[in-house]
Amino acid sequence: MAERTVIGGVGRVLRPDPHRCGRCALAGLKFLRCLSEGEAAFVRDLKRGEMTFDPGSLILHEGEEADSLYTVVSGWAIRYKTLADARRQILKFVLPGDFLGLQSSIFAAAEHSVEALTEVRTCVFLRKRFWEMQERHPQLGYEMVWVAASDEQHLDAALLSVGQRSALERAAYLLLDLYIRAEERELVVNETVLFPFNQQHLADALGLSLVHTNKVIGRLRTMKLIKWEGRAFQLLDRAGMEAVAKWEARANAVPRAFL
Amino acid sequence: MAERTVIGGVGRVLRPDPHRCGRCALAGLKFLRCLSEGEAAFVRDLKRGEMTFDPGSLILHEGEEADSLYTVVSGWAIRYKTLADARRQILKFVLPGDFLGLQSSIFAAAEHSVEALTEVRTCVFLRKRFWEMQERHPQLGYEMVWVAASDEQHLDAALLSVGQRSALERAAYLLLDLYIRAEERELVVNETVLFPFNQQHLADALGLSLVHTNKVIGRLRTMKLIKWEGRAFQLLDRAGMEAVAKWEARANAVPRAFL
DNA sequence: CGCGACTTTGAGGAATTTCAATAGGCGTGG
DNA sequence: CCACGCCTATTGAAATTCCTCAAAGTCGCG
Repeated sequence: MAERTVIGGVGRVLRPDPHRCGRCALAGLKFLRCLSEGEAAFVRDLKRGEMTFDPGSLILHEGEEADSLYTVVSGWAIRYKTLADARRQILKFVLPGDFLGLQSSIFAAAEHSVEALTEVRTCVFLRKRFWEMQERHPQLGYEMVWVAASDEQHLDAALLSVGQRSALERAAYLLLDLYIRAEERELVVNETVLFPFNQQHLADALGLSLVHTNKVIGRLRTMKLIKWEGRAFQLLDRAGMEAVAKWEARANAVPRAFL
Repeated sequence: MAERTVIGGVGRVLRPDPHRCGRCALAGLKFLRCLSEGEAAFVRDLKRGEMTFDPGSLILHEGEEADSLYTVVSGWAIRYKTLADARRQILKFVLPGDFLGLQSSIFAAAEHSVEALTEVRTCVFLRKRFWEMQERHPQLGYEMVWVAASDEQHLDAALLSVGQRSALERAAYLLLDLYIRAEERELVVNETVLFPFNQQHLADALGLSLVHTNKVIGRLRTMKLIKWEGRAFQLLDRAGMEAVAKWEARANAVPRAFL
């Protein structure tokens, strides 16, 4: 019963045996609401199964048709786009609770790729049957708009960051964002998150070179704002980070149903 | 009957008197499908009215609650976010057929602003009644997911651009994108579009300084890729622009219903 | 004509990239 | 157990891109 979810090879338990919403590891996260009985039944029916991806494997592939949608249950991934000459822009670090493939449910082919950074466990839904949901459970259909709008907000913020913030501000902003999102997902233990990515990933998300990214992180360390050794990341001075990052409070959103 | 829509102060007629889908100036655009009779009736009911914004006025205001949603019928606008110290990132140039306020229909307050560049005519819908649509016309609800996903793709591309492309590539990419979107909306006449924005706007969208933006545009001119005098913009060498911009074909999407 | 808004140009400086080299950690094979 | 190779992090230095400052030029308009 007490289901164990192992993240990134490090044996940490994520919510064994949730109480109300079924056996899902996501149950209980504050920004997710539980499904009603009718919804849950429908979703169970809609659900095609579960799929686990190894680190490094592709969940979605740029330019390829996808007939599936995924809810990430555990693990980290990156969503990115590339240019022909291999420059890569990481659009988002994907965490548990994030939804993948909405775009490809509208456009035949995904325009971006998603790669697992750790082992990633997902729930899989069939794209074809997806719009049926709109009809039978409008509330769930509405949640899809929620997901899309919420993704868009995150992208807006990222674009603001890459377009307007200096390298230092930008790095601080991204690390803070990741920390907070990890916190919401209860991935912070002893004030520490295990980041399953390296500085090259960070560089690709920030639109900076690897070398400069490294130097900027060094500065955040020197400023005693963060600690980051191996994979273990700590936020030493949140207020300081917010100041450097030009952080702005984010709008509180209504919790969304999890699928 | 033959309704005349004036854009940006320049007396150009945009589809007077469309045939099937009512009197809307958007009717007939290739990427929009017409509404069914039932849908149209519902939308007429949902519709609160029309609203025209003067150049420079705000359609949505960052941090403010909005109880309305808008479909842009004619005119240009910019959607942007700002930092406390007034740095501004333009997230998107808004054109006819674009939908505004979806995010604020989910989150109480908009996290971005939208400012009219020209006179902007819109159809206005009440946010509160919006989710009713999900129930009564699931197909239309689905279109909202379409809109959101499509916006997101555009943002993905913009982030890739700002994060990875050089100043020259980035400028070429944005101008090409604007040209193509204008073309889809039948705003290109005699191979010419009237751009209602200045180089500062462009700079704020590219994440570049005004001066550097100017120099980069100068280079595109010297390369005989574009012509841009006053407000009139021409694409002289599309293939050349695509090459410089590292352009990649975009996925064809199913047309969406217009609201 | 003169003002205001926008564009263009030059020059110096700061931020960031590229190149190059070193260092540390970790796993594998000998 | 050690040596080696590979991957990642770190550092220094030169090269380039982009930014800021400053000034001049253009254009429309009252």
